[in-house]
This record gives sequence, structure tokens and C-alpha cells, in this order.
Amino acid sequence: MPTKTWDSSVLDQLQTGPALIDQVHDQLVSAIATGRLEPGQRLTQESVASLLGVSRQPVSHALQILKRRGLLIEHGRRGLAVAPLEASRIEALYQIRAVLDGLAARLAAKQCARGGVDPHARSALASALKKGEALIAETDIARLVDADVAFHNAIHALSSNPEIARTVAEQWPQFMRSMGFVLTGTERAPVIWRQHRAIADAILDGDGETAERLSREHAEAAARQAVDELTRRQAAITAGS
Amino acid sequence: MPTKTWDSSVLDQLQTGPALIDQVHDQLVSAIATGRLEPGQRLTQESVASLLGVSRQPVSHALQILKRRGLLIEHGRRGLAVAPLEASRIEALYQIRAVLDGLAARLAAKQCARGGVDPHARSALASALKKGEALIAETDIARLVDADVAFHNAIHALSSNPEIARTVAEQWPQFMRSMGFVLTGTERAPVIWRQHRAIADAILDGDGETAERLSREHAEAAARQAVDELTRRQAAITAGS
DNA sequence: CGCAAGATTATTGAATTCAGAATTCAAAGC
DNA sequence: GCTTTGAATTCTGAATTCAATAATCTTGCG
Repeated sequence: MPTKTWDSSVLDQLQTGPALIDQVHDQLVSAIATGRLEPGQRLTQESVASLLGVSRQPVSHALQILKRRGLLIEHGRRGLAVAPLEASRIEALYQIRAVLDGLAARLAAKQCARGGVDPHARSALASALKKGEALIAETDIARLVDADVAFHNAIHALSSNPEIARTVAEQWPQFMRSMGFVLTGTERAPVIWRQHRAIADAILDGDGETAERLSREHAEAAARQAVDELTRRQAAITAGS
Repeated sequence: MPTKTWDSSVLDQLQTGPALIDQVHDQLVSAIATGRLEPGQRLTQESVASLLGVSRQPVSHALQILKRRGLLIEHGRRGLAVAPLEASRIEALYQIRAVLDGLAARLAAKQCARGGVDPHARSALASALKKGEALIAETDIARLVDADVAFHNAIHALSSNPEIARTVAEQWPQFMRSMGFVLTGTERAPVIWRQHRAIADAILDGDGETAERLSREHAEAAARQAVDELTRRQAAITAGS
């Protein structure tokens, strides 16, 4: 009896969903990054658990992790609270971003110059750039933020140093909610994507030095914008109360 | 009735011991950083729990966190394993260290030049340097590693950017076990502490540019040493098996 | 009417229990 | 002897229960 050959295309891989811990974690990170959970918002294990329809156990794990990431702060026995969005902290984080993005851009350019670059990663950069430039008139802030993250992640991926993406990923939520504030007010998108294009061009040209310099300047400009906006907002709150 | 004034010095803050989660976490980090837990070592919740005399609950939390920090890796349903010490990963981490330590040194020098520097932090740098230089003949590797960590942490503290210390702290265990390997073989301590002194001098002189350059070069040299040692060791293991 | 002591509530951390999934082991069939 | 199938073991993730502690409220007294 000739057994008929068959492969994985016959049956779909049924996936045992990700652990509840990770689902809760991701939900919370997303909510904080997009601002749906505002700075100062109090969270108790119970409230999150009942909201998501799970027990406190996986919530407890997720909150522990979020606390260590600095996205939540202790609020005594009153539960945890979403970390405030402080200008000084954002400025400090952008100083780090400046050198890390500079490093990533320099390495990415070197990879491109050598030609030893994953074509998939290379096209990811081009498509991220294209998608971003198409969005400059977009009013949905979340889309703009996502496009920005995608662009910078594409560069990190090109750098051949996975630890850069890993390190920055830890801080993305902070940058994302900061960007959410900055982008609501002014019309920054065109400027940002002009800078992005210049950075991408330098990388694809293999000009590491220029790519690094432009990346640093880009981060420093973003830092100024963020600090301005946040201090202004902070002053308004202080005056109003 | 004049109530007698008294302050917190009368009573010792009776510390309701740190949560078991944190104790377990710190124990494991320490064990991994010093190499008492070797790369590849398998860990189950039960084994750790019974070893420390606690239930699986806090251990589970701690292992989740360690996994996200990249110190443990999934080993299927067979529990977790201590992450291997790979030359490529250490090299990637040192690339990050180079720019972050460079940034920290530049900022620290600027702080010193401005004079707006916490005298406590300044003396911490001097004493860390002194302590390290006194240890160049030390045979206990753990002491040497601790002195190195203390020196670099002192610079991070001087930088006025708390996020640098926070970011590097996440990676210290990796560097510590890497150093553990490197320092066992060769006689690197004298070279390292000459470089440290030069960096400290530049910072205290307020020469940011030199401090940054020397810090980068220091990290790059450390990276070369580590990669050499680890690839050699890796080759030996591969050949032997 | 204000303050203090005690009771109550809210909330977390830890232990225990439960269920599900993967690995390993053993036995049966080719 | 090798492969396959089913059972047992192991281990994790999640739920539930328990205990302890900090915050808040209440009540009684000065």
C-alpha cells in the first residue's frame, strides 16, 4: 500500500495561545504607551484582573515586571500607579537614544557598505520610510507613533546588533507616550520624516559617519520638542491647581 | 504640655524584609553573575524553591523576570536554563557599553567642569579608583569584578542621568560573568586600572571629549579581550567534544 | 469641636491546590 | 531490532485560599 505523502499544508498548526502573563503584560504596556492609561492612574491587581477576566495571579506577575521596567511606580499599599511622564526622565532617555540610535545607524551603514545585509531587513527600512511619508497628514496619533517606531526598529534590525533593539524596546513605551503628547500640538510629522529620509539615505549609501551624526541630531531634536512640550504642560498644571 | 520632640533616629526603621520575590531574584542574579550558576545549568521552580526554603510562587515571579532580562532561556517544558555566554552577544553588549559609558563620562566631565557636582558622588569615584588600584594583585576574581563595577557605577552616578545606570545595570550580570572568565586567565588588572585612572582624571579635569574617547576605547579593549577569551574557550569545548 | 485609639476595609504577598501540556519511559507490534 | 503507541512522570501556569499590613473610617473622650 503506497502511503500517500502529505505535509504541514494539510493541517494548520494549532497554537496554544501565549501565556496569560504575557497577554496581560502586553495589554498593559499597550495601554500605557498609547496613553489610554494616563500617568498617575492607579492600578490594583483586582481591578485589572476583573477587567480582563482572569485571576490575580497572572496580573501580579505582569505588574511586577512593569514595575521593574519603570512603567509603574509603587504607591504604598494603595496599589501601583502609572509612572508620571516627567520631562527630566524623558530628556535622560533621549540622551541614551541619541547614542544608541547613532550606533545603530553607523553599524547599519557599515553593513550596507559591506553588502552583507539581509535583503529583507533592507526592504523593511524602505517600506517603513515610505509608509511614514504617506502618513504626514494623518490625524490619528497612534498611527504616526507606530510608523516612527517601525522606522527606528528597522534601523536597529539592520545594525546586526540585536541588543540595541532589545535595549531600546525596553524604553519604547516611554517614548511612545511622550510622542503622543508632542504630536498632538504641533505639525511635526513633515520635519521628522525629512530627517528620517536623510538618515535612511546615509545608511543605504553606506555613509556611517553621516548616518550616526544625523541620527544623534534627530534624537536631540526630538528631545528638545518633548522637553518643551512636557515642561509647558507641567507649568500649566501647576498654575491651574 | 510640651510634647517631647523626637525624630526617626529614636527608633530604627524596622524593615519588613524585602519581598521574597526580590530576595529570590537577587540571589539568582548574584549566582549567575558570579558564575556559581554556570551557563546551561537547568533550573526548575521546584528545585530553586526547595533550595531557598520557599514556595514556588515567589520563585515563579523571579524566574519570569530573569527570563525577560535574558539571563535565563526557555528550555521547553523542561524548565529554564542559565543563558549561555556567547561571544557574539557579549560583543554586542560591549558595543552598547562603549557608547553609554562614553556618554556617561562626557556628561560627568561636564558636571565637574560646571562645578555643579554632588561632592559625595565625586569622592565615590576617587575612592572606587583607589580601592581598585589597591587590588591589582588580588587573586579573588569576585573582588576584582566588584571593584570594576563600582568604578563604572560611580561614573554613571556622576553623569546626572540616572537612566544610564539603570540601563547598564540591566546588563551588569552579563558583563560580570564575562569578566570572571577573562580575568582568570591573563593579568589584565594593571592595564585596566591604568585606563580607569586616565578616564577618572579626564572627568575630574572636566575634559569631556577625552573622557568620552577614553571610555569608548576602554570598553572596546574589554570587548576584544572578552571575545578572544570566549571564542578560544568555545573552540576548546567544540574540539574536546 | 478636634484628636486619638481602635475597628474595618482594602490590598498585597505567599502558600496551596488544580489542571493542562510536554517529556520520558515502557511495552507491543512489525 | 526498530518504530509506534499509550501511560506515567514532571513541570509549568493559573486559580484559590490564607495571612499580614497599610490606609481609612468611626467612635468616644477631652
